[in-house]
Amino acid sequence: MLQPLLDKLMLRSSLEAADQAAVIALPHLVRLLPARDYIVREDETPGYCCLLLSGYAYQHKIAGNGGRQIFSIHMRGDVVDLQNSLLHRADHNVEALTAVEVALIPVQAIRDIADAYPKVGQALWHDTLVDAAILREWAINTGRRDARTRIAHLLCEFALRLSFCGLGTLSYYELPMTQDQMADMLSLTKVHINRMLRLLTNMGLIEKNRKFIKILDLRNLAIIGDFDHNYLHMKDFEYSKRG
Amino acid sequence: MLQPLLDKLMLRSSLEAADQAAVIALPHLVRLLPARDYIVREDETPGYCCLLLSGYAYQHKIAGNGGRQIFSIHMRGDVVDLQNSLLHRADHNVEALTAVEVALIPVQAIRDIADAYPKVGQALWHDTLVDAAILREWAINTGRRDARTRIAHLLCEFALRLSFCGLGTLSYYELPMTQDQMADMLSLTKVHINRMLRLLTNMGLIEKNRKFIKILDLRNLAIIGDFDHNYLHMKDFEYSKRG
DNA sequence: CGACGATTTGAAATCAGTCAAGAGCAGTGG
DNA sequence: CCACTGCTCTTGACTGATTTCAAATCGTCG
Repeated sequence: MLQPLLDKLMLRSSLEAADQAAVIALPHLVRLLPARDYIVREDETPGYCCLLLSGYAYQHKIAGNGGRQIFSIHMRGDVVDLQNSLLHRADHNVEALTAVEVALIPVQAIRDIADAYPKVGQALWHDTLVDAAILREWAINTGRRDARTRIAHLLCEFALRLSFCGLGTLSYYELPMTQDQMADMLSLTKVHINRMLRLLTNMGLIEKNRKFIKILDLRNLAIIGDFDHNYLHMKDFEYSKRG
Repeated sequence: MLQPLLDKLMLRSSLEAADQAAVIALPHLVRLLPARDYIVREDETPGYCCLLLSGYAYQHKIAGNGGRQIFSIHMRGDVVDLQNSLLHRADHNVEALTAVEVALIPVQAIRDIADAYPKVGQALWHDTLVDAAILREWAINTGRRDARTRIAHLLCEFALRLSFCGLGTLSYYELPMTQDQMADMLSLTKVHINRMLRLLTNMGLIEKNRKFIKILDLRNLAIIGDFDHNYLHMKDFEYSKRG
């Protein structure tokens, strides 16, 4: 059941047989949740970390003025809220973007495996560092890039991340969020998202329907989007190998 | 020499005597750097992590259009670039904000201590989780709050963080950055920072000169700034106890 | 078919950016 | 001790990218 987690960790860290066995043996409960269900709410003290087995989830927070900011999108193999293992109180919400299948792993089990198998602890730590690197890139994206650039950048990021974990290709993948949700990732309004997607379409860079996106010209989309995949820290990834 | 690091870790994690001794015994080189010196550059493969013994440093990245985004400010006891220990290539710059005294700790030594003393590894991991929590708050700050709110929020954050580690009080502290640097933290322009600081001053909330700031009314500044200190995860911190 | 949510489009408003110039301040060297 | 230099701060007038508001259309699902 926990194979997706092990696959994810092995993409970036090398673990020995005993480490791998310990990961697979982690105690957990499997749950199915519909889209829009909250997995963790701000100010809760969650007793588990949430591993995504299928579907998509995202982290977000609501500002005092009602504005919502989405911080991250997670996919198969991601532990959406690894921070619960060491921090007691949730400082943001985690919500199911699509219907999801999750494995709930008790936080104490995470701490125990990190004690007993330091390499596993480091692999998990490594994962949180990559999440932080992506978050930094999102910060510069919303902070210092204009709307068109931001969207192009996000579409490039998804192309690489999804193809990296086998959920699509560099030129075609599922984009399971609404324009309203994209707006809250990029700190824009849904109206402006709509206009900019149209613009990219008219430029011949993408084609999009309600659920899927076709990248017609990734190279130029990356240029438009000021995109350099270094921050994703994808070991051995090569652009050209995947279609 | 490494006492500031141990102090920092002990603020949030509990370590036994052996763990503490191992931290203090970490190999390191001490260096003095003037303000504006780069500590790490994007795309380098740094061989060390940088512990701040005194002074301030910040992480930043330059977008393709020339815009700069600052992601974080670090102070005494912070390991500015703990991610170097596990990720090979730097995805951002680290620069001295003021003159700094740093201890350079080889990345291999960080990995070794995390192997041999899992609790120390977890304490370091914990630290990166708090850094990520702060970064999320900065993301919502720049993404979904207006200029006045953003600045007020930042000033509240500094008041708490600096007083927490003994570098000032809740009502008076050193603010060692220029308005230009503040602009790059908050994704605004220096002109607008200037106007909004004046506004907060005129509202009777703060008083500021070139290097220091006096918070006249933290409670209202926090309201104006949509500020809730939960995300700082400061164990046992109480507002009222510190002046 | 009806209903609801998501997308699309247009027009007007606004917050923050841009450009430009002057004032203040600190360090340097004569 | 003062003049010079460079950087930061300050202010005003104008501009513009994005938001806001509003309404129509599209799609999907019961």
